[in-house]
Amino acid sequence: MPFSKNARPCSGDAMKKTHSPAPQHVEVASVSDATMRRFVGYRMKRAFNVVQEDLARVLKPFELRMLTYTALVLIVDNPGMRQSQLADAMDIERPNLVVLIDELERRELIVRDRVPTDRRAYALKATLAGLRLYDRAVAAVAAHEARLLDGIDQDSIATVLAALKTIENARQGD
Amino acid sequence: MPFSKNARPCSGDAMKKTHSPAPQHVEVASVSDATMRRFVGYRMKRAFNVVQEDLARVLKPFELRMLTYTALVLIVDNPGMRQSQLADAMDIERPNLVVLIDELERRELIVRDRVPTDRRAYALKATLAGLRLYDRAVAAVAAHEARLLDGIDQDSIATVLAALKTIENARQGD
DNA sequence: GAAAATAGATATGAGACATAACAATGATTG
DNA sequence: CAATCATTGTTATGTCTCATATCTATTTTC
Repeated sequence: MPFSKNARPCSGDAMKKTHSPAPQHVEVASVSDATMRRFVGYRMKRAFNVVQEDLARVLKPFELRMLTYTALVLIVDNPGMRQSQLADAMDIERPNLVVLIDELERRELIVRDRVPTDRRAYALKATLAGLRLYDRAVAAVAAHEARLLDGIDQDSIATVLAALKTIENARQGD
Repeated sequence: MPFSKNARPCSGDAMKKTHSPAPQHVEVASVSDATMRRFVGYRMKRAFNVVQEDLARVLKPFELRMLTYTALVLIVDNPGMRQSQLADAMDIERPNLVVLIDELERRELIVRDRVPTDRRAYALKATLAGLRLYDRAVAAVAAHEARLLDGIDQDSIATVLAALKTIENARQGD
């Protein structure tokens, strides 16, 4: 799993790096990502890739991907929700949600009930099978998370969460 | 920009949540992502989406994407590097790197020099234009990072970096 | 020197996104 | 009430990031 997928930035300050006069023919022994490493975003990307990778592995036995997992959780937690609400919550476009819902419905994990007061909309609800899968998947994901965070004390986690929230709220012009 | 793209997991512990007996026809007023919110990975995803979004915006004026930016930085920092080394460093497959390098070469930001000792390989080097773009882009990204992290004290950042490193190293069976 | 490994490239496909356009329905408003 | 406008879900389509399989040229190894 790539880490530069979205990867991240580099170093300090345009860095007065004296681009050393290339000495003819240099064989690069080990690649330096020192410039990139200086950026928090780059570290975030690398760490997040590990999380993603591990999560995908954890969800695989349930035949869930991150998107279908997220959709299932949100539907279980918000029974009766409409597709457009779910798309909003997941921050994806409605067209893309349709195929996710199709998949969950085909597997009979959720149903599309008609909303009586609005015949355009569907009320999404989990089936019993959906609830059962939810329970198992959420437990597995909790274990995955505990495993990844093992070795990080609770204070640090609190600090990380606060920092993440600050970053999330730093979103501008959105 | 979606956050559930890779999104993330939920709550506590399979949660003894008494799936409340669906009261006929509930209109979901506001969507709860409480279960998801309990997971650090989910928060990471949301925060990282903001970073990605902002970074993409910052790189746009330079006509760089995250991948081309990362490649350029690594080539500038590691002159003479081979494509396979770069692919390794970026954690992407060689075929995918080819098109990135093609793009940077077409824009005359880098060159593919032949390695005299191995006629299969290319030694990647930045051109003067590449170096100049590197300087400007790195400066812009540094500013973007400072903006996003504004309000987070240095101690917290250190804690976050340590935590991210722990997570990155938690990668198993890899 | 023949077989195996490696560097780069090509072709192709999957997954996660976005946009445009449409039908059905609902809401507004003249 | 009728005409317009907005919304819900959908289809079609395209982009970007990733992966795999396969190919050619070249080492490297035996």
